[in-house]
Amino acid sequence: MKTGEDQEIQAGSMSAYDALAKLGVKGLDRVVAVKINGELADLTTAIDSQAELEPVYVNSTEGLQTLRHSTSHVMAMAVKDLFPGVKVTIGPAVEDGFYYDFDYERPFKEEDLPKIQEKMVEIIKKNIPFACTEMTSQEAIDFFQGLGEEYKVELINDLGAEKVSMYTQGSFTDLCRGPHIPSTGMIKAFALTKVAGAYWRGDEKRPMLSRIYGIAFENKKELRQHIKKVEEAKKRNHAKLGPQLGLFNTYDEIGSGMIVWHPKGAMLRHILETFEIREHLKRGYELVKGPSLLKTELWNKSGHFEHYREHMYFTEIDEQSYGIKPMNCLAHMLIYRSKIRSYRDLPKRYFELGTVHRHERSGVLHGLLRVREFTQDDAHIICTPQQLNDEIKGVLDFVRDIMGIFEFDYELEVSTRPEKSIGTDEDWDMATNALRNAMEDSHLQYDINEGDGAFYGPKIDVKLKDALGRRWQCSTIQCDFTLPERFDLVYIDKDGKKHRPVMIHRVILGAIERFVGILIEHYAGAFPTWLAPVQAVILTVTDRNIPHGEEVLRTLKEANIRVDADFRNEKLGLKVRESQLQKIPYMLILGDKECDIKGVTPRLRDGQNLPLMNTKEFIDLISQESK
RNA sequence: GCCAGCGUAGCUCAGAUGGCAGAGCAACUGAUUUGUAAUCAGUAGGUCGGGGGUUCGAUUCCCUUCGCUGGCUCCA
Repeated sequence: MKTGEDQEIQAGSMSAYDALAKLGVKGLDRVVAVKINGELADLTTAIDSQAELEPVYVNSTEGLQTLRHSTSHVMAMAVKDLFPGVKVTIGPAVEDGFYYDFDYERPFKEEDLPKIQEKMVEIIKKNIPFACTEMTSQEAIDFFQGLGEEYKVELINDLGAEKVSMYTQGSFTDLCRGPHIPSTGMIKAFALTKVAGAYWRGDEKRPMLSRIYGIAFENKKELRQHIKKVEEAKKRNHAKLGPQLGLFNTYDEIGSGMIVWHPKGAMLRHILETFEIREHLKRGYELVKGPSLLKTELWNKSGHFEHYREHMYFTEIDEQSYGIKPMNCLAHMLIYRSKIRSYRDLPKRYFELGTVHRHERSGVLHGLLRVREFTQDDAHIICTPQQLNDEIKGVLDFVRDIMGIFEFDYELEVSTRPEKSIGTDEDWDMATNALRNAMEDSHLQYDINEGDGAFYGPKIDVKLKDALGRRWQCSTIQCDFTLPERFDLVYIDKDGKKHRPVMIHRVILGAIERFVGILIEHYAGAFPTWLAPVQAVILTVTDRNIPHGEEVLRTLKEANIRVDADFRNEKLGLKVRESQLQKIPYMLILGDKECDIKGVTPRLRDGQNLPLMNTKEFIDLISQESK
């Protein structure tokens, strides 16, 4: 909708809000901002010429961002009021809410939150307007210096702009790009959720600030729904479900970041691993296996000792220093180098389910998703530069196929050269372009993650979400021009001369541990039949049915079905309940009726009963489903 | 590693100003022979995460250490 079609608007300057009102926009009380010629702006912005106006409603993505951002300003105001001497830094909107980082004489505690929240409610009730003013950077610096707000001064200096915008609500003025809601009264539903430490500007060498997180929604109902959603998601938490389902456990006395796989979990891994081996063999990979301990000298040659030492464990054998492998590439390269290779032999694709150890800092460990010992479905593809593009595309297809089987949505990122890295600029450019080209050729959407590559090359990362929406890197495809150089890998080309091959490091699931963690949350523990460690359980009704039960058990085992039996002298209701809690796909009810025809009555996890059938029919049914 | 929170029976959780540690479920034993999400009764189960200190006395207060959770940083 346009202003200026209306004479009155064109004639004199008026606020965007008044203009929208004049234009007859409905639901103005739910409009938090405006887009002027596509640019997000405050409702108080003056309109004095013809412009394209679009109302931004509170329930839109941008509307919620604005609301959340303004809520963070209200929080900063409350905190400044309650804790004299506190210094403010930044306070953006994030997914579902906002945070603000403060520097105070002591970190904030959870018990501080109710007080702050109360103060915020007070501010909201007063319905204080947000006012935007512009000033020169020097004026702003003088202003903040007068208040002792050194962080703001640093921000303005780094902005290096001539002018900056400032937002004031009541007694609180903050450097801010905006826009903001018209006044604090528009905040209808928020809650402060947690406190956390955060380094100033994300740099661990700079001061640790105290961050307060909050959530904000359009109304109380949405807020309640969100809280409920988070509670539901917590029930899917793999760290809780895993031990309950008998998959794995951790033990204080073993140490952190180390997983102990119980029978069902070890079975689940076995299923995943055999599936993976099959899929790799299908695609022209060869199985290999390297040792866990390799001489430190070799890690030195590869550059790991220089660039990755702090993540590695070392030991000594016969006065010789060894490093425990944090990656599987070295042995694969030695396998390649063990023979003279012709261009006709390439690409070589070496696959290993390689168990690696990495020293992760204690604070980052997280259930199965971040551990110190894990197994990668790792492969190294050694190919000619001409083959690089096709090989990367091949891996991207592989990723798409596998993620499709598990019904995962994923996000792609290309990570570029980090500060700590080896290799020439030309090599990095070539490798980075190869990755981007393969993505473009496959018509894939991706983000760029500057400076986040491995030390030896750029990479494509595939991120999956856990139950709480946190993103975890699983697949990764890394391009490497450097290690082939260091290890002098060569192939003989058509011209009879030695040439340098390229190496791709890649994983599909990533780490089996992490992937299982995500899988548990993805399926809420109710794995599809082909993955379920226990596919069926035989539930007898009375002791009379045990002989037939044993026969069915034997028959199903012979048919390679992963079957358990519950022959206890307990009521059927109890057995059904317990199997249900274990999320076993099929419960085979076995009473007198079933004994008569030598069959079973399958009951599904969703409570549905299949008709009485003989054992052979059930085997056909479940075999079909298990692929 | 840093900031905050947490650690009581296998699990979920009570508990007290510092004075013999409590429930439900699970486990075990017995009875029951049962038809689609919990049969009844009884028994047993704890260095209150570990170590040190203060105290007549510590699960409780203090220090330290291990582990977990949510963030930061880092990463599969």
